[in-house]
Amino acid sequence: MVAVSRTGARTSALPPTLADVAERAGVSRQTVSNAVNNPDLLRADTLLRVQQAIADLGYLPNRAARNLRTRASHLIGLRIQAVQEGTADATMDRFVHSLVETSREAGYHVLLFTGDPTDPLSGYDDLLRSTAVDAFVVTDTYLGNPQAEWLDDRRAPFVAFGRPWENPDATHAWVDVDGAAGCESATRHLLDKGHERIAWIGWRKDSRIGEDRRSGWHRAMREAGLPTSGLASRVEDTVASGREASEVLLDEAAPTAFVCASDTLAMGVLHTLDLRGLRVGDDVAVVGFDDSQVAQVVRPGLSSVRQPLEDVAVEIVT
Amino acid sequence: MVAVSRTGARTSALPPTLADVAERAGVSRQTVSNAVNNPDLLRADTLLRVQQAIADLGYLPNRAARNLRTRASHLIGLRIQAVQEGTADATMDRFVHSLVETSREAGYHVLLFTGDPTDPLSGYDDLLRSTAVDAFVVTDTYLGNPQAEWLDDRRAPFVAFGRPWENPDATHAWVDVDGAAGCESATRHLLDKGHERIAWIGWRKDSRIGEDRRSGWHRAMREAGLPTSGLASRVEDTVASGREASEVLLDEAAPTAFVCASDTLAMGVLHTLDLRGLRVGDDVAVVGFDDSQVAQVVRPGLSSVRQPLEDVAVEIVT
DNA sequence: TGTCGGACTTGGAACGATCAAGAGGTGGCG
DNA sequence: CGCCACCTCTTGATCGTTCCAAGTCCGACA
Repeated sequence: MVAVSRTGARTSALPPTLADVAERAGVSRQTVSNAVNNPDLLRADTLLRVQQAIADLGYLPNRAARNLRTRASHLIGLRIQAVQEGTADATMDRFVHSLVETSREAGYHVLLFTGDPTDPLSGYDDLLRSTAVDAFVVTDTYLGNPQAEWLDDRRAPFVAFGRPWENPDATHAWVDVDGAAGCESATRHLLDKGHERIAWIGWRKDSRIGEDRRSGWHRAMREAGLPTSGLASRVEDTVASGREASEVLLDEAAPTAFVCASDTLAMGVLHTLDLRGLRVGDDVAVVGFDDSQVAQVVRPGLSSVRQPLEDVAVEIVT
Repeated sequence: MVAVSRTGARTSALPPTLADVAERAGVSRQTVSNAVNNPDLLRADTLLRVQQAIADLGYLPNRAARNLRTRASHLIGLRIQAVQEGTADATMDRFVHSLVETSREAGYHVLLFTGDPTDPLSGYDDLLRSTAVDAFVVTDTYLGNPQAEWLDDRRAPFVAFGRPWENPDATHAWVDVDGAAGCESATRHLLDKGHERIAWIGWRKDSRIGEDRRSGWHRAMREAGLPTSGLASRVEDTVASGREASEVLLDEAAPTAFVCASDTLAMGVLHTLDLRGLRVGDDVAVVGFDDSQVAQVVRPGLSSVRQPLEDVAVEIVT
């Protein structure tokens, strides 16, 4: 099932160093270094001459040397999970991408690593002790977040993606999508469009995140003076659950719109509507959560803004 | 839509160095270095003493210093794409994960970077010149692969994930999933189970990959002495296309099984079967490609073995 | 007893960058 | 004219590791 073609390795010429540039420009090493890091310190004509030499030689500072001296790797560690069955996590995908993008703009790169799935701490230690990364972005916080305390103890800078629900006293930096605000704004949007019977399909009550998102829907409805009883359903996060829940809700409460705690559930709703010959958006509006496929097809969608996370990551490191 | 909590940075104690270990063990720096890299050179008792000191202090070699000296970063660069609309690429997800995993076992880490989507070369250059990575894994070869030639010119080690269809003379190392063999084996599997009218839903004729996969189905059918005319359909890679194609095929050729060039198409087939009240697997078998959701639900699925890619990546670097 | 070889250890010099402090020139001001 | 401040640039040291060549120790052998 796999096709392969191999070739031998080849040697390459050494890249130019600071000293090479210095010689070509007729200045000292330090001057070149300043030209790169503190251009203000140089006289205009000298700066120009050095920059020309840099361009001529195609010089770029050697990462390892700079890291050694400055004690900073300009790398951000990100531990990724074992891929779960069939769960192509679009949210994580997008998050990783925008993290990489923003990090790059701030002069950082993202280093991936894995660890024993049963040990939420494994992997972090080695990278930290070998000063391979400057900071971490912790995303695997689905079950508590022992990493936070552990990293805090070691004075390792990090940002968590995900609120410390189980420990409100946590002092570490974190960023999270404000589910309540998101669902509230989505519900408002539907209200503005004239919908009055807006149903909620969310996760079971023991899900903090689910209840948080639900509260947004609930608040918007209450503030609009609309009833919510009979319009909410709490189920497992599967497409089938979403389909079943929406069938029941349609039969018993006849809503004209659905707000769902996830795109998975929304997918189930779409399925139901499809089976009943109802047109999505026209007959019944559907809103998912996470801005993946569904949310993009069906307006209004929720945008899970995550940009700030990277900004914070950068700030922390600074 | 975003909740944030920030904290200030804190200073941390410096990690132990080689010299610290040497002092504690009562030996010189070089001896410690040997204990780590060439244990054979040391007398047994000395080695033990050094190892004890290493353990006591929790010493781990400083990455930057080692990189500087050995001219190797032990990092593998991987350029990731802008996330396409709603396309949670499960294949890429899994690939990245197993790449990270295997790299780790070989003492490497994966560095993510992005680049201008319109310029397939951007991003590579900087990392190369700053000696930030030892090698690349090139995956964005959907439209030709100018990276290969470019990297070759610069003597940069790399492995491509994806065959050089457009340039059979390419000499670089590459790995690819053998689509023909995969589809052939899947088709055989269905034949063994008694199916005789096995349909093909694939991509349009100008897709080299699509035609490659199709040839596998075709070969298996021909070798089984079964007809293929009227059983093949070539469409766009969308769920809707898969649904429509399967409807037409069911009406006109009444197949008992489908082999699809992608899971997206297979998804469409499932949709059709669902609408017609046919049970997947029992009434009609469906096989997707890429081992994502569908393939896992519906047996037999295709497993896209990609393990070898990482092995090759490691070999190249060595 | 002297010396030779092998096993093991040692100090010094890289790697390529930045930091700290000093040197040379220019100008202002008393 | 002399002093000092200022701007600009250079020199030497340093980050933590590995490479290199030389050093020490010990028993063996003549």
